[in-house]
Amino acid sequence: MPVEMQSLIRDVNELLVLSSLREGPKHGYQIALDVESDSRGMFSFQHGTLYPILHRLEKEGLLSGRWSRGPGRRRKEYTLTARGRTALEGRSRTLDDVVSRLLQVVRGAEPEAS
Amino acid sequence: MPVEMQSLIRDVNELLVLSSLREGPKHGYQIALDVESDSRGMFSFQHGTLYPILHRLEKEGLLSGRWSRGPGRRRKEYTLTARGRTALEGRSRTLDDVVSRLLQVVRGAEPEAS
DNA sequence: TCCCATATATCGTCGCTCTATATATCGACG
DNA sequence: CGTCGATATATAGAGCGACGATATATGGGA
Repeated sequence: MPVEMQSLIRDVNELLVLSSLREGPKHGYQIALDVESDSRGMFSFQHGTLYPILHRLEKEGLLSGRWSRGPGRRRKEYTLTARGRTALEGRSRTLDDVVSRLLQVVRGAEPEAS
Repeated sequence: MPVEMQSLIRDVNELLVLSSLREGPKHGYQIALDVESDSRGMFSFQHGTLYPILHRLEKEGLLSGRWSRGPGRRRKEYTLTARGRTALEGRSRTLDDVVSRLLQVVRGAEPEAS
């Protein structure tokens, strides 16, 4: 229930990656481009931030990555696993809760009922 | 326009303090208690987090703090300055923007118009 | 009187983002 | 052909900021 601020950003970043992959398999660089354009430049991944996240999520089994063998530039294609899809939904709901609670507190509104 | 994740949490924490003081002057410990209860335990300040923020905001002129002289336990009462009130409103709006954009991206919704 | 809650303060650690750097390949342009 | 910029991944190191631990002090209740 309590939110730790230190891991909040981490969670948001992971969510950004996870939700970007909902559209279909992508490689890292493409994720960075898409998140940047989807958010109209509000959010953007530095390479040093993105790739460690990708490795982490793969290690946790939320993504599966495989190197594209075909001709052309070498890239690693990431796909949402079943667990990843479940995590995406769960975390997305969690974010909704956290954000709505945050806005309530910041606005100083009395919470009606929840 | 672009949001730096590293300072997002910092901004959120400062906003939490600022908005808590909108209710009236408070001392640090009271702010911690209020934020915790207002958010129903979702957000809470550790002492090592709160006091540096208070000092920072005071240094920036968004808060003014003065030691209560009266009898009783020594405490430092913080009050929102005019600049602090302005900052609170501005930052609050900024948070709204960031949050709504974030939810849009995470939900994968096409932005209608903005 | 002893302990707990109140109250403020600071230092050190740790986690995480971000910058910088390294490596490599493809396409375009001259 | 040769160079340059975009594509593409990777990692080490810097630096920022939250968090835990610790210190100090006092008021009130058992």
